[in-house]
Amino acid sequence: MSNFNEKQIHILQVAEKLFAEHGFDGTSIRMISKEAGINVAMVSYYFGSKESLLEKLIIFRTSDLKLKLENVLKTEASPIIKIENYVNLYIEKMNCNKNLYQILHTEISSPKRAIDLKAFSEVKKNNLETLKNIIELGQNQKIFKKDINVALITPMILGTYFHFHSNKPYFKDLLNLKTETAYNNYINNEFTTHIQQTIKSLLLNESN
Amino acid sequence: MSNFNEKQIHILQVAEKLFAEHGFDGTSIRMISKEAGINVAMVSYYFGSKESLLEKLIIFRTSDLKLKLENVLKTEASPIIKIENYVNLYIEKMNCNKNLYQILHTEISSPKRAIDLKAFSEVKKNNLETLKNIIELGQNQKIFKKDINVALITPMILGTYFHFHSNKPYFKDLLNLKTETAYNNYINNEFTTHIQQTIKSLLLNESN
DNA sequence: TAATAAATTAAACGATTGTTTAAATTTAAA
DNA sequence: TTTAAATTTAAACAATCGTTTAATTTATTA
Repeated sequence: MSNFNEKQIHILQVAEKLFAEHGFDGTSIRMISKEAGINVAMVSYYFGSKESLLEKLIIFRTSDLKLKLENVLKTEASPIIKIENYVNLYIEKMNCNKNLYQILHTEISSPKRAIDLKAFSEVKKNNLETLKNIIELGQNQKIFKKDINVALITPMILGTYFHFHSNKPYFKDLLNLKTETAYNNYINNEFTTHIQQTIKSLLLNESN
Repeated sequence: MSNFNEKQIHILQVAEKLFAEHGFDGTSIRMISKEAGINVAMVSYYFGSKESLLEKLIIFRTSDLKLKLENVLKTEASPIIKIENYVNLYIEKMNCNKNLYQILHTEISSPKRAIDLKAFSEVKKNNLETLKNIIELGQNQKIFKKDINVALITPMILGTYFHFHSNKPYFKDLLNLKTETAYNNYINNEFTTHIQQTIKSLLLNESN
């Protein structure tokens, strides 16, 4: 894909951190260049514009994002386990790439931006197909219900995660999560479990 | 609460529309004043600052937002119906106040803003208590399961809705919703049903 | 009607923004 | 080593931002 040299990658990393910290509009090119120890003009020189920098950052980070969800589909586990792994993978991936997803979410939510997010859309459509396959598998085995709105399952995972994470202070207070570790543990355990449980409840036939 | 005169209310309405359309940063005071047919200085004169204008807009719109969720609790309906109504009310309320919720969501998601959203937090905590009461009622009647993470139910509703709405173009494409009416119908029917179904599946004892 | 307060205006302020320029420096190729 | 290209720099650019000022108009009060 796009080949970035070391200096460019460094700029991208600094920009990613600052965007996540202060938002896209809240981060000036001068902030980026100062933090990266380069001249202001270098950003325009390398990336053309600030918007283009963001686009390239998204490409840079999502190029290796071809999720291993398809591997989940290929395993021999039961549909239930597959769903659990699917949810797990999704939440883990988001939680590991918090910075980028924070930016993505902010920019998607922001009505003014006109970034080309086609690449991101494609990734999502691909993942949706994988999920559909898993669920059809379970339906054929009469383990899952028939009338499921599959298209709304992924937005539920993503939306709940983003909303939770966007309101971090509120939920840290509400759930009495005093440290950062406690917060992350909550995500990895109670939160993930709850999403898995919710989706399984939705899918599973009552007879099972 | 705060008493706004006609002119101030007009400014708030114009600002609300523009904020939702172009985001907070994407809307300049000059845009607001032009659209409202007033002088630039009037915004500072009436509201002090742009940030303060946003705060007052939130207060202005959420002051009548004391949701009628508590009324749902008081009805004689079964816990299942109460949950359905609860979900219904929430989604309806968001969908009716799209503009404000769009702003709220964008601003909450944006890491740079430091707005005092205490009033909003209080509303949410209140609503959570109501939901807890409904669920406890169902649990006492052995209709609902016992091990439910109630705190994660509301963020699921809000998060899914916001995510769906933030990615409107993507979902309109994915679900083949060609008109605005089709989109709104989807929200009011399939979407709402799916959320209700999901939460009911999560709550209901398998024996029922 | 005269005096006072409120509302409105045009203009300017200072700060910051993203971007460009043109010169200086470094690197690579011939 | 000479030449050409790539990189880096400081400075300036023009535009926009939120906010303030000081003068003017309108409304209210005495």
